[in-house]
Amino acid sequence: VRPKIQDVAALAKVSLGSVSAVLNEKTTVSDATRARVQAAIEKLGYRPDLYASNLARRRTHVLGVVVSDLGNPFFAETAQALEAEAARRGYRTSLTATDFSEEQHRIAVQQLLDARVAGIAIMTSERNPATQAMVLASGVPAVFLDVGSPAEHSTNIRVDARGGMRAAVQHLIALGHRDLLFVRNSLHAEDAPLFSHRLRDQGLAAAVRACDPQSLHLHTIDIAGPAADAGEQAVQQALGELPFTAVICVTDMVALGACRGLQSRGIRIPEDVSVIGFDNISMSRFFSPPLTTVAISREDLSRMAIASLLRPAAKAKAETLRLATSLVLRESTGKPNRQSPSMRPRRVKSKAKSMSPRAF
Amino acid sequence: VRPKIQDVAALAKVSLGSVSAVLNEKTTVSDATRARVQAAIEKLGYRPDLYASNLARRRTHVLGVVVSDLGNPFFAETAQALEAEAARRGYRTSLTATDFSEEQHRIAVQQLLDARVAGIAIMTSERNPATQAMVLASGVPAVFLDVGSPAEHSTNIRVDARGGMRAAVQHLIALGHRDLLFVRNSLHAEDAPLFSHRLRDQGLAAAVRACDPQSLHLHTIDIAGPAADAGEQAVQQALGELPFTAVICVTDMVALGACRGLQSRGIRIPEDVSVIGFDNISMSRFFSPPLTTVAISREDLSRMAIASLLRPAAKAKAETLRLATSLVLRESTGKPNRQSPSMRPRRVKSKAKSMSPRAF
DNA sequence: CTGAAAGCGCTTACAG
DNA sequence: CTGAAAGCGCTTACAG
Repeated sequence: VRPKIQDVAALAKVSLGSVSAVLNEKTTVSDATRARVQAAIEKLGYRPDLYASNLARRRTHVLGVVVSDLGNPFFAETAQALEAEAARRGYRTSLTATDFSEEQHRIAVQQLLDARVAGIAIMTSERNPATQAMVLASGVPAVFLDVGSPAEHSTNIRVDARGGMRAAVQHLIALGHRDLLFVRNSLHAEDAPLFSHRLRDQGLAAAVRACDPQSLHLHTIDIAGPAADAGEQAVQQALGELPFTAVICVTDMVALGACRGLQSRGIRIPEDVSVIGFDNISMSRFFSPPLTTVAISREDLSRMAIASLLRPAAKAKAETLRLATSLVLRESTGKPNRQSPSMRPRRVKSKAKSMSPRAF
Repeated sequence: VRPKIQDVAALAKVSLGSVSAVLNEKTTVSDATRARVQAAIEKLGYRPDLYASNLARRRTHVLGVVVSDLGNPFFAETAQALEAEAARRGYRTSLTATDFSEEQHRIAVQQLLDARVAGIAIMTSERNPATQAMVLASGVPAVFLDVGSPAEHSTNIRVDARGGMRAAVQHLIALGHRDLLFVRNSLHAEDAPLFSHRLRDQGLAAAVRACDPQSLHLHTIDIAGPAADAGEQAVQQALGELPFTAVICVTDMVALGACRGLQSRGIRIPEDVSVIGFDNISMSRFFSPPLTTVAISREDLSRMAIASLLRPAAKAKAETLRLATSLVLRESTGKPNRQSPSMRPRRVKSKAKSMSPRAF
């Protein structure tokens, strides 16, 4: 029932090849035949068969995008931005989430490769060497966010976590804070931190070293599980054990939970404790209070990513790009309150993982 | 370079047909040949060509999903749930967002149809008769969320907005509230409300009628723009104009903005004003305060949707399914405070769209 | 259970 | 610029 290219050719009284030429926007067709063909296409409601044309040619106009978790707005917003930027360049986007599963990660990449995507953007917070190798072996252009090493046909975008963390620490120091709590979260209790989180961790440590390692006290706590839950539990656990007047969170979602955990204990933000996030998810300015956070530009990110996937093969060198961060000041940070409940640990011994800045 | 089915056949010393049979899990192959074929596949790293096999056969194992806006966690979570449920049934999912654009909606559906999806789930809050017609004409099984009318091969899932709104209103009445503000939001100033929002609107009006139309005062305000921004502006605008002790929001995202708008004016939730949302996005329990909201089960939704897409063609009748809602009580609702600033409109004349319950 | 053959609907040289 | 032909890599009857 579905019309095929031959029906169009017959109706337009031209050859198959001519129809194909107008379909593929070749310049070798006369205006007259082009018009006739287009009229026929219109009339029949003809749509080219995706599978037939892709079988007959080499490559598609779709870009694969893989993220960790659509439930985290950071990834959803990143996927949106990539889709918009791809559309601007005439490409579609095919989106998959790994849900942090190695297996799903592999399947996702495998299927994108099977679909012969023109490029693939791996925007996960977890690193997966196996899929990375698959992608590189396939020769399909690839771009990674914080989780890749540059290689042929592949570029790695590195978030300037260090710069962002430095701005955060300087901001807190300027306000008068000296006792900082860093909250990160991992998937499961035994797991190493997610790769991109580790970079933020290291960035913060470096920032502390660079700023004022003598008088600054940095404690780190790592809780496993969903981000917001982890943030909530982290502060509640820290509350009895570690002294702090400011909390830096590895992501905004963790910060959301941390704020809740603090406030549910009657601790006011920022009067008693300051909180800083990382990612600048669009919702964060509606948090109570609006969240001070380290921003990553979705626009820059997607522009860099798509440009690198679409650059001519001749220029497809291994490359590492820096993605700038900036501190967005909102209302979750203020002067420290040394009388804050968070400054009175009940116990001396700490079960929380804790380290001095020098330990890095 | 890429091995093809003939290479596998040659290596395994069997015919093409046999390889195809084991690939497609036909039962007509002896264990011995199956084993040989699988070994050959393994050895060559053979992967069937997606385009060739789909060209040669009729239909794929992918289900199309279209949502309005990935930036709203409700849609992201729904997409996640659908993907998980589809995976359970051996299907993949192909996800697209319309960003509320009619054009993108059309393109999304067109492309899913071109990809010969086995079914298509339209989970948008906007209605699009054109794409609905396309889907129905294609004969591909379809399921709509609140935006469709049932038709052949198509089922419509209807959220029980009325039941949810009734529970919300009863809860507020029991607490002692009489002055309710309903906040909804539309895309642009001139637009009609989004279709699914209209249903919630009507559900609330019906609930008010059913409960206590005499003593209950319901005012509605509609602000255009992104959901959270709209919520924020709505309450700030209402504050001077309409008396209320409780706010019911058309979505959780609107509620997030509404809470912020209230709190930034020094109004406490729930001491001064109660707030109720709709959707129960996973984040809503981390709001400050945690949000009382009307929940829609993502699991029920995705189970119903996938089951209806995958039911045998013989049973593909027009159908409307009800999706239950439930009120989740958290900390954003409490007893009314008649001294609340929100009870003292400064002006008498209201510019906000406002109506008595009887007006419906 | 196997093997040879036709066909899925397009694209792409290639000779006119 | 056109038309006939080969080929993309699979699936599916069909005769053995």
